[in-house]
Amino acid sequence: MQAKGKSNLVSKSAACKSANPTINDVAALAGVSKKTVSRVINRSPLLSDATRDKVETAIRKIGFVPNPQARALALRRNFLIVLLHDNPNAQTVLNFQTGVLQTIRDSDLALVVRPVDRDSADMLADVRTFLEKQRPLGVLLLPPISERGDLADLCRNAGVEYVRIGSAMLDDEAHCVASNDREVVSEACQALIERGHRRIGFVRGPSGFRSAQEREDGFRDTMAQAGIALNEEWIAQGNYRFSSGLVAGEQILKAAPRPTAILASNDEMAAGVMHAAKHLGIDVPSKLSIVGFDDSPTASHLWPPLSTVRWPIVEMGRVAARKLVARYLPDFDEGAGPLPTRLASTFIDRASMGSPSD
Amino acid sequence: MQAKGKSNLVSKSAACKSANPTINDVAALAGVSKKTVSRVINRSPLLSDATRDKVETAIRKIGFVPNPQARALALRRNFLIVLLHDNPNAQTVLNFQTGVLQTIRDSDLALVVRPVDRDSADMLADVRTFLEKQRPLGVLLLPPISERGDLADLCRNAGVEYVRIGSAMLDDEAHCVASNDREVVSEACQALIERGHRRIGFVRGPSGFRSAQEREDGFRDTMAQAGIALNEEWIAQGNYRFSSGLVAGEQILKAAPRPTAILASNDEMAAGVMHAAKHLGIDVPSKLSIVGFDDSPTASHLWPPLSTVRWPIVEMGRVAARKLVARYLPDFDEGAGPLPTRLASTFIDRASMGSPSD
DNA sequence: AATGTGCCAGACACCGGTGTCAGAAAGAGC
DNA sequence: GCTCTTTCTGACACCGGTGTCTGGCACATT
Repeated sequence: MQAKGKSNLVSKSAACKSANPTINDVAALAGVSKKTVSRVINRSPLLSDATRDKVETAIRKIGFVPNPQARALALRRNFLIVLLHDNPNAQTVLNFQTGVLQTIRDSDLALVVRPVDRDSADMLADVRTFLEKQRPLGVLLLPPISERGDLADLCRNAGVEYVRIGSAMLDDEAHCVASNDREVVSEACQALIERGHRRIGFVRGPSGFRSAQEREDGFRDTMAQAGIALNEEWIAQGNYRFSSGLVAGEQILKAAPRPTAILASNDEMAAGVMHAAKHLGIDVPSKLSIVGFDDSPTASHLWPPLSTVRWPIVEMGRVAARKLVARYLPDFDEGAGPLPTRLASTFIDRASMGSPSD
Repeated sequence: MQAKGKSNLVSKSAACKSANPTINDVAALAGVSKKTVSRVINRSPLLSDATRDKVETAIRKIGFVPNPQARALALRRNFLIVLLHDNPNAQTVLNFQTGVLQTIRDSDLALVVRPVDRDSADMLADVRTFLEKQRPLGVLLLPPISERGDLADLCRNAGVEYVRIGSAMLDDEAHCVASNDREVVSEACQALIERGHRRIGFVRGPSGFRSAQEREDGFRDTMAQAGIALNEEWIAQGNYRFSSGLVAGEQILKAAPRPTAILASNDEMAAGVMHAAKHLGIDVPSKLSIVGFDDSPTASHLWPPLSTVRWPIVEMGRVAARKLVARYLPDFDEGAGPLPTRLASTFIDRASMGSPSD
């Protein structure tokens, strides 16, 4: 069963422990062809157990690791996961990365982070070029750009798998991981109502954002269900930034009567509202309760610490990466459990919420 | 001057507009060999202008873009920049990425972000494996891991270029981009002294960190030069986290007499000190001035807004990337100016700093 | 005119894997 | 024992670039 006839069993074999071992070294050592080694690496089912063992032993012995560049060239596909994001808060991006990396830790995959500019006219062209050049396994889309259907279409057309992360179901189960913003805002709003608040204000996020819409819907629905009338004077729009929260807060708080509680669509704007209250000499939480959304680091650093909502973002990163990879490497998960699509956020009740004093 | 004899000028030429054009398509169109096209791509100096023009026209005409995977295989080098970081604050990482991406925007380079676990026993092995597999052009090391000499050695040995970012010169000019923590802390300290503060406390960063050392040195030097005695009761150690700042603040503020100002080595700890002051009913800034470091988003959201120090982190990302790339692509910069090694931070005087009241 | 020199461009192998297809080995049916 | 399958394995070309080396041509030298 020796190598017979003219085989391409390679010559290079000569004790090359030093440099990176190649598939040829393994083939020579195991006495098989490189194609057979390739089959072992790729878990081909058409292999006899004896051959597989022989090759696996050889692989372990010389510590062979397939060259990703060669694989990428031959397969026309890089073992890369791209994280596309546009300017959500930094901690969210980083935590999401953490989750993704936990999933791919022991695989051959690498994570590429790619910020994009939502406002740029040729954002789509940029992304297309990038995907065509890098040919990644798939992309992960973080909000807010995950909401853009054209990006998802682009991925599909480019033959790149994708998973969209968002405040609500943005796509079918296989292509998204969603939170339950509406429900959890509702929970926060109910908590305010239970403490006796009736005059409740709201700072909306920018229009056109699904997250903003979901959160506002959660607020409006809950108020309606509780039979509490809304006062549009207590509702203002922001753009998710601190400064817009400041402006919105000042505007809402000069209403008469003013609300006893304000829900903001994210923490930055909640911090802005808090500043507005300080400027106006309104004490938080005795005269005004404030609730944010995101559980950014800022939330716990504020005084009083901000009640807010925490997305299970690390977990979302883990799940999103698993969804992506599972499509290529069916046995990747090894019974790591089901792949949920909805991951519930949690309302964190800190000190910025109190009972109305009047 | 037609192709003569048996050339490898390819057959595939037939109107393949649709798929990605290859170097062979360009060669066929321009009537040259693929090697000549390769020379044009790589700006080889041994080309006649006529040939170059011909090929460049062909490249533009069919929109040819070299396949990065094939290049990586042939060159044994990926056109990748890796950002290695370990858990500094999220905004810093993100801003740094922004800078790097500004530099490489129009190049073939891609940015890979790789968080590492400083505390893991096999962190070095992990990084080595990663570098050997990905074969990046170079790595960028963000603090605090940029301070580790063994990581820099590893890069050198793996034949991967590196640039270390830090609070002070960590390496020779070509291999680092540094801030001037010592000087700018000194500036902040002097500002406190000028406002009349004499009882000044300090929250140190964790020992073993160069940044922590630099900042403390800046504080101690300035106090010494001003001839103000230090009270070790007003100096506490933290670990750069909010909770440690809280503990440090409580400890320092129960001293009698207590300081009228406290410098903290970063914003998170400064926020902790501020919370401690609130708990103890000490007003900021009238009874206590607080200065942080980092200009994290939190700093401006606190009440009162925190005086702090801003690293020119985006600029540092730009410069670091340029330093890395310049070593491979000498004409990359195209007269973009000198490559500084020291980038000065700026002291931002916000509302958390006042004059002592007693 | 014959030779020397320098500059350009092409043929060819190679980087390290994978797809295809043909063919060998092993078991089934007669 | 001899075909017919079925199962496994190997030769070879290929992915799309790059390094090396050789050779053609123009021009200068004798």
